[in-house]
Amino acid sequence: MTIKLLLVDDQNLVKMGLCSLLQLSGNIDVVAQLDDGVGVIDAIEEHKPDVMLLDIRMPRMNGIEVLAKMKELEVELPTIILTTFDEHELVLQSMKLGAKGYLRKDVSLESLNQAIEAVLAGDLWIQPAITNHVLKDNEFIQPKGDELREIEELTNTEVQVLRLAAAGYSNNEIAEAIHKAPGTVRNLMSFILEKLQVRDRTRAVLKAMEHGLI
Amino acid sequence: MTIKLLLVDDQNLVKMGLCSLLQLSGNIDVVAQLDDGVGVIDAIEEHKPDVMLLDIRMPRMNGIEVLAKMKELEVELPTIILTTFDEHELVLQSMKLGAKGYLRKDVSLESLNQAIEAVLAGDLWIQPAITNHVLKDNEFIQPKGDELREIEELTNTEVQVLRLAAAGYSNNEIAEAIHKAPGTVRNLMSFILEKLQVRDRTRAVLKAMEHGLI
DNA sequence: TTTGTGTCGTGACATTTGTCAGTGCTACTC
DNA sequence: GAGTAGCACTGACAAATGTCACGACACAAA
Repeated sequence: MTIKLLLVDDQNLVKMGLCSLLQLSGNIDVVAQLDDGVGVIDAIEEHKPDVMLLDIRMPRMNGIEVLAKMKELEVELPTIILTTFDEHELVLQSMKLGAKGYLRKDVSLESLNQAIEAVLAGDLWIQPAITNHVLKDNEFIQPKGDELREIEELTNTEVQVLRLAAAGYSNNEIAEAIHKAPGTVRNLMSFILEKLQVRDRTRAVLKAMEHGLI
Repeated sequence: MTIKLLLVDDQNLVKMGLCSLLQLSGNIDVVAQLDDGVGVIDAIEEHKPDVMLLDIRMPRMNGIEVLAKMKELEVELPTIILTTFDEHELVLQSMKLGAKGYLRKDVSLESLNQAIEAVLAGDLWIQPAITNHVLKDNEFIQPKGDELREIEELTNTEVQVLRLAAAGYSNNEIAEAIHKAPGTVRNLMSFILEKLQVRDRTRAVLKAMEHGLI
């Protein structure tokens, strides 16, 4: 009755550390480790893990995108989100996309084990420090309201613009890079700010980083 | 002949992971673990470690500040910098402040062991991927020129402004927050951009994050 | 066909941001 | 005292940014 676990994180130290820590638990077998989200679906098919630890911020394909794709393909797997930040909206969003647990990387080994046990039992598990905040807007427990706070309805173009902005590009440079008119880019940026509920590009970039979009 | 190692990182997973990995090496004893830079000097006095692994980005007191304080107090200890980013200027700066090694957190266990051995032998050790870039400006090998690229000569006020900017404050809000005239804040921001060699606040914030200032 | 819906584009506009030259103040040194 | 350096401030200016109303076009559904 060993637990088969899939580990997805781009930081080798975190991955290897987690790996040997989990093996200390005795009944956990890390069946596969990935550096980004690209191969996750395949890995699930191949190894049939019982649970997944998933980093949000990764190159190429990030955690949010993985969750979205899993939902789209109706791939079911208890998933615990790992991240550096504690972002309440991220919690809501992850939950909506089907994640069952949420941990910051400064978590203790005990919490980690508890979280794994909980999600395997079908429960939700959120780091206590975060729960307090989230419980106030306990909508996320029953995400019925078809739209509570959709953060990530960004278009492909908008994501592209946001990424370039995060790389330090000005609007004009972005326009040149993606072959659009400068005014269009300004409009796109305007939509991005609205959707992200921030008021300037600096905050937008910070938010995007926290959400693993970059 | 065990190696006494001091470990400083705010991410528990990284810390615990590193810890058990290092113990697998057999001859390494992690004598103390810290969550931020505040107690480092004391811990060095108390435990007399042979080497330190130091995270750059930490709350309260970050890695750069630790290195600066060590230099100020003439506390000598072979130190390997751990960070998420690969920032060439950070390498230069760390070296100037006395760090002997530089690793990204996606490093392999082998590299980690190599790095520890190297710095204990008195050598510099920089992750190969980074070395290529840095070797071109090999000034850092002999940091004689009293000023090559001082990144961090920021005033206290300037750091304060930068942090507020990174929190998403506008210039006017910053001015209100630190009881200065709006024009002054604009000037301060202008100096910050010049010193950081970037051209707008968005890049400045990103750079500050990479450098652990935030 | 008509009606949306989404994407791209323009021009006008207000605001914010960053630059620059110059002033006053304090503290420190020669 | 004269000179120098650092910091705070101002006003003027140019550039970048963000908002808004509106038009053109493609594509799909009614």
